[in-house]
Amino acid sequence: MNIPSKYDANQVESKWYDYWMKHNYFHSKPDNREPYTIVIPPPNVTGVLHMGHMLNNTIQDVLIRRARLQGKNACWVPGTDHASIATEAKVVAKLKSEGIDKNDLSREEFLKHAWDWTHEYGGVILEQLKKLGCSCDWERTKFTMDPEMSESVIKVFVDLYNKGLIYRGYRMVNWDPEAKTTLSDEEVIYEERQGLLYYLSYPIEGSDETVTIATTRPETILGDTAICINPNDERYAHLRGKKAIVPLCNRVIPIIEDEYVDVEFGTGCLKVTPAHDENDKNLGEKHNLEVIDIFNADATLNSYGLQYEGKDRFVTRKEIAKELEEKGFLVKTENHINKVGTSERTKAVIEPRLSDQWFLKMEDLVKPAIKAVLEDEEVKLFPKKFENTYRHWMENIRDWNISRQLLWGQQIPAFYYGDGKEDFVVAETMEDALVLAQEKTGNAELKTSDLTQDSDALDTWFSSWLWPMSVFDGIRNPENEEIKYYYPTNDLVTGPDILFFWVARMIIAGYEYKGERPFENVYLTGLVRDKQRRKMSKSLGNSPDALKLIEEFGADGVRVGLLLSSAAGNDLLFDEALCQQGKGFGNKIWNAFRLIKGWDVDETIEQPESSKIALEWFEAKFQQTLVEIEDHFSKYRLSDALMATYKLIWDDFCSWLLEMIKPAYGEAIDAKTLQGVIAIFEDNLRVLHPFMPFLTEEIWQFIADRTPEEALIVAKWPAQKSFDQALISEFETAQEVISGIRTIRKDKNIAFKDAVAFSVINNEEVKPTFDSVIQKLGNLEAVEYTNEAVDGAITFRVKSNEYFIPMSGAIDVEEEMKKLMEELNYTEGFLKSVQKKLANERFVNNAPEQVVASERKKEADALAKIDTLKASLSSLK
RNA sequence: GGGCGCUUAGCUCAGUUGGUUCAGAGCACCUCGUUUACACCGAGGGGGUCGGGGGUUCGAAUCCCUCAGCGCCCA
Repeated sequence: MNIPSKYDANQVESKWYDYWMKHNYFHSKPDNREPYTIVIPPPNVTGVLHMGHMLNNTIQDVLIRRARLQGKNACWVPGTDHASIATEAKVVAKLKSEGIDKNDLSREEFLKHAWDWTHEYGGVILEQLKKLGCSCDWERTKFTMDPEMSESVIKVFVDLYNKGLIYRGYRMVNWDPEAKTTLSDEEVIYEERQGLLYYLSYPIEGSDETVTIATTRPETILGDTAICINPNDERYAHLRGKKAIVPLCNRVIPIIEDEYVDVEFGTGCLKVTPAHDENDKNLGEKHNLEVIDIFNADATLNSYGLQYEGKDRFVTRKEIAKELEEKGFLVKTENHINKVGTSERTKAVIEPRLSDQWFLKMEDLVKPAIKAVLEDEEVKLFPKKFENTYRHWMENIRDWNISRQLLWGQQIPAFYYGDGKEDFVVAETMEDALVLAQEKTGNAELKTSDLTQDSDALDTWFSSWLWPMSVFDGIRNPENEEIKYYYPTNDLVTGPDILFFWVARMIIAGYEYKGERPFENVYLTGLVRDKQRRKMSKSLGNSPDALKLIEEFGADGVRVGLLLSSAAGNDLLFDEALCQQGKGFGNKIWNAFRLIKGWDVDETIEQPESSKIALEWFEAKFQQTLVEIEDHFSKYRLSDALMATYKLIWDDFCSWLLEMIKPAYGEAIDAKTLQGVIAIFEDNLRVLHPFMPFLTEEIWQFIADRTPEEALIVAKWPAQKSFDQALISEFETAQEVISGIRTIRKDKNIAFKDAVAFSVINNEEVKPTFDSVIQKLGNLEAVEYTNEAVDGAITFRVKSNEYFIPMSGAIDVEEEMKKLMEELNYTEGFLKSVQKKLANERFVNNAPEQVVASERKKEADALAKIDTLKASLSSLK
């Protein structure tokens, strides 16, 4: 078999992905094995793969591949969500570029365009995930607008309505004037903006007096219906019971009193605009004020806007300020920083607006979800610190505005039969609605043509909160085999930015509809940032092209690069150098493989002692590391699990084991050692496979001819066995000895090919287990044991053992003595500190026995070492 | 304004209930090396009074208080 000297990631990766697909390893169906299930956080259909997706999905693939190796029935369900606002915005923009206005289209026509767009671009991101190596069960790919998914959503809406949990309310909502829809509170991002505080004076009716208020939004004076003062504020006591006149529109409004007014802010006197501010609305209701809405849906002014009718709110702000100034109503302006709500999707400044919307009552629904996470730990968050954030949100939850004034999404199944606010029924179909409407009205003559369906669509999250159930058809068919087998799912991997949007709501829905948690563990990844700590985003242009990265470093390299520095829950400062490190690691393994494959076997050679003990040592080391890896995985510390694997392979396997068993140049290896090292290599590949699936499969298949059933992707995770701890610590001593030899060789410029004599005074009574290894790696003539210092030798010490390498030339006695004195000083200082501790009665009496014993051991070791050093010194004199 | 969290080597971070192996890892850095798997390499090395101050304790990176700086969520 010919092994290429260079590893070509791109060619290898597409080859094995095709092979895996061809043999359907990713597909899962219920059987007798233990299920292991992950549902993907569905990316937007509008999305393209970015660094966050790469990190997120790499983690999921690591988990799912590991579960598959562990013999579980691994099922990773992929899919996308319809992202109503984002997609609708894209489609509207595309239509506009083609000269089509959305408003000229019927609902059906628009939806056709949206579906066309989805079919064309919606699958892009899933195809990109394949390049990353994601082993999703593609046969199960779901989309939140698939007919059966939509049906589940509608079914849930009707059910919640019938339970009295969904209601229609006239409320102040977050209005996105660009998308012309409401947003939930979670979709509003508050930003600090530099603005102005305008001081305006309002004439008092029937007098020459004026009253000055401060506002950030002068254009809204046209919607003012009161002035409010604090009843405790003596400055304004004389205004009680009077009326003020709104500038420009000359409306006469009452002056009301309420303690809500902050006497410290502005002038301590507030204008009240109930239609355009949440707090003003509350004041208005309390004081029975008129509500005047001055805006159109796109935030231009309506007929209340006088000559500003049809103009945008921000244009009007400037112009009205000028008019107020000209007419003497503007007293002054001050710079003022205020928090402005903006739309997560369109970035438009949110306009508080009163309108009819659909709400979901959250108060009772959240109770099981709070209990599950914070009391019973049925659902565990990793890292745990997010429980605080979760608690805070859940305990202060507000009703969820689930309606959106959009076409793209599930249309709200409410059917109106009259003009009254309550003249509607809620049903899954028009037919059912008709029956209900006939019952409700008592009018048997009512026809479907008399019914009009609510024009709003549902919030996208109202689809995706059902995701872990609906992908298995668990809403429509709660008793079907798949939902019973796969639900609850095991792990969920997502970003903390959607903890409320999605994770919390899935937990809520899970308990409401299955009476069970939707998943056991939630692993919250960090955000991917650039080196300057900026969040990676399209608008900043600081996000590298994901596919180009894969092309350059290979998917394996990128996966390793992403995981190496992404401690659970910590933000990841992305640097391409990390991918380079990942690629370098792959190269290292590839070359280790080439080395082994390049050896000729000679069946007649006996296995050298050094090789035998080396293999035994590595097996112990492997087992020790396996325990460590398992522990990291159990805590979702994937970067630590990877690092442990990395060091096992690079340091222990490549740097130590291979050097120990490597035959001399041009010589063959014995069969037993080769067989042993290949078995070890295979175990390494098994534990590395979840992280670097392509490279490991490639080497695995090169090692031997494998049937499809024997592919690495479906191999067995190594079993844990007991191991010899003593062997590991004995080798650690051997490593120190070898390191000592290397240092001296380097210091004295002794070429490695020249064998040297070597002897030891074995005060520590170290076992000779690794002598053959020390001899080989140090290129020693032999390891000699002696009781007396060797004359004319360079020395070094490990604990109280003293090692000698005789030098033919002159030894620099002074230099040797200086080195010894330094070691002696250090050791004596150390001894002093230990003895001081042991002389402290309170320490000896209070500290645990174990700790005191260890201090005594340190003392004994130090004393022994000091003896050795002193003996060496006197022998030099 | 309310809540949560962070501050450990040049960088990114580990450090579980205070005490064996507690001051660590990876990268970066410095020195040396064309040893025949790999320079995407090897061998060796330097580097931190654990943000400042105070306290509890025989003992503090770890617990408490306080100050400073930073971040996130919510209003």
